[in-house]
Amino acid sequence: MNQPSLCTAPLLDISALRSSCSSCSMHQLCLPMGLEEADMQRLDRIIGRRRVRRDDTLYRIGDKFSSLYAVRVGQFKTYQANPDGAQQITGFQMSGELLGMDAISTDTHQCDAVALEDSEVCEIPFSRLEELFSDIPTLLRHFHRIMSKEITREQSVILLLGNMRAEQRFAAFLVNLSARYAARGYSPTNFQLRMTREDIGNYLGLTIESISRMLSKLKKDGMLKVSNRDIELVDLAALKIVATGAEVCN
Amino acid sequence: MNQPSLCTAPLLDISALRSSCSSCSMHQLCLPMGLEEADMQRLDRIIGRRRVRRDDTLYRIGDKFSSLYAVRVGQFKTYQANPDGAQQITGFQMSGELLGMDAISTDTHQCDAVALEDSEVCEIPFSRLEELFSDIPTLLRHFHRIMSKEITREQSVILLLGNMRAEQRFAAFLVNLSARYAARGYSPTNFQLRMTREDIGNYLGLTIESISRMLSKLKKDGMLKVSNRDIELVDLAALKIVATGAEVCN
DNA sequence: CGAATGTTTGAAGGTGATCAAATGGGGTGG
DNA sequence: CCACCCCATTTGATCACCTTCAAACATTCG
Repeated sequence: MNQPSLCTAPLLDISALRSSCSSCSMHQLCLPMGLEEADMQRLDRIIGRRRVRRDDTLYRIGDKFSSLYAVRVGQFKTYQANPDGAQQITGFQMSGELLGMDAISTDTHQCDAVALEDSEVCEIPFSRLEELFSDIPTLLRHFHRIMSKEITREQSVILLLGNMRAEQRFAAFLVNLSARYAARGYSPTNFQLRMTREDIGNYLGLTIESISRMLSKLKKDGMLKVSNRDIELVDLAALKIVATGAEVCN
Repeated sequence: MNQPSLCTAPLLDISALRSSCSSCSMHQLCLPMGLEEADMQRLDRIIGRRRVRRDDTLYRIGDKFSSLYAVRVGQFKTYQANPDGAQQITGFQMSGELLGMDAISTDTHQCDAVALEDSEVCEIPFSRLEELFSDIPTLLRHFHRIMSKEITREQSVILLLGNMRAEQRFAAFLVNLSARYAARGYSPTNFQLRMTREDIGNYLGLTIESISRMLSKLKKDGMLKVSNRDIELVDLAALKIVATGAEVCN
């Protein structure tokens, strides 16, 4: 599946699978950020593209690590399972974001990655990426930035889970999504949730019922409109205030 | 302070500050892991040693990033502060563990690092470390493992905060400490907590009162003995079961 | 149309937080 | 060495937030 086949694909555009880093709209956010054209092409040559259908697994806990993945189109969730079977979503990944960095230390994937919708990823064989590092210092430096950013991101999740109340967690979640959509050129106020309420609840350390109640409350307070998975953040500024933990007198 | 001065130090052994990676008992756990003697000496040459007194700050949020730090002696805590002032401890670092990796992405420290006791760190100027990467592939590979491990560690904190009950969180915390002391050649069952109950509570997303109650409960259940900060894990196996979330009928 | 899945809403209950007070240790100065 | 104070910790009582349980409702898909 790494090489695009010649037969027509029913749902996805074949030309997208052929396209390179240079032509990818995400290259400013993604691994090739800041590379010169020639270096970008070298990187391009080691990368394979791959489709992942909704609900399909990109990799599982325990799988041998061989590649990192960059989301090209679509969204993913990654989750850990603890010994007693309960699972915890540790992140939602959007286009331009890298998956699999937690596998480097043990050579084994430490979480499951599942597509939230029909998606495409760029598969980056890690050993070949390592070969490039010695030749392209910019690439190495940016790779370190990306891993560091992942550490920072997880720290904010820890902050969220460790000392925010339910409403604050949910507002922070929405504000975060908003910013990430905006960074990709989409509306910061109108978007679709790609994950179920259950996924959101799991991620935020809350139950599905609590998520539903938070949605209803924020709707009642006039901060957002919601219809199924379509969200409109009517008052993003107010949401940001809630997300910072300001007390509201009701 | 990077160079040991010639005057006698009142509390700490000067010879310790002179010592190199090769003579450091932590070099199997730390950055130089797996390096040949010659490479270890090259790494050694860029590293400065530094003392940090209890409650002193190694770096603060917003500080310009220039060095990573390896804990040589002692322990640290790192915490984030959210906009409204509440803080959240994201980790406790022991000897051989690396601090500051979250600063690489923005060139600015993203958390505060404070010594829990009189400590020593190895200061590793990052730009000079980067120069070594191109010459010592083993070093680069190990650095990636360390960053990846930090990502994995934070994921388990997310799991802990996201779906464990108070008792389970606290048991998991003790079991984790136990394993890390054991890895350093100390007793896995008898050790001293270097942090306050308040720090533990903050880290685990619980109040100080809850931590105190958990201690009392586990003591009553015969799993541990506690006297101030001295802990004896009387029944480590049972603690591990609690940490995995098994339901106990009381 | 019916079944399955996902979502909303309500009522009751539990876990851990909050508030309050007592206890204990460690450090300082006499 | 002791008295004192300060701070950390423990313990108890009450409360609030969120969970759990339950049922109705909506949506999707065969």
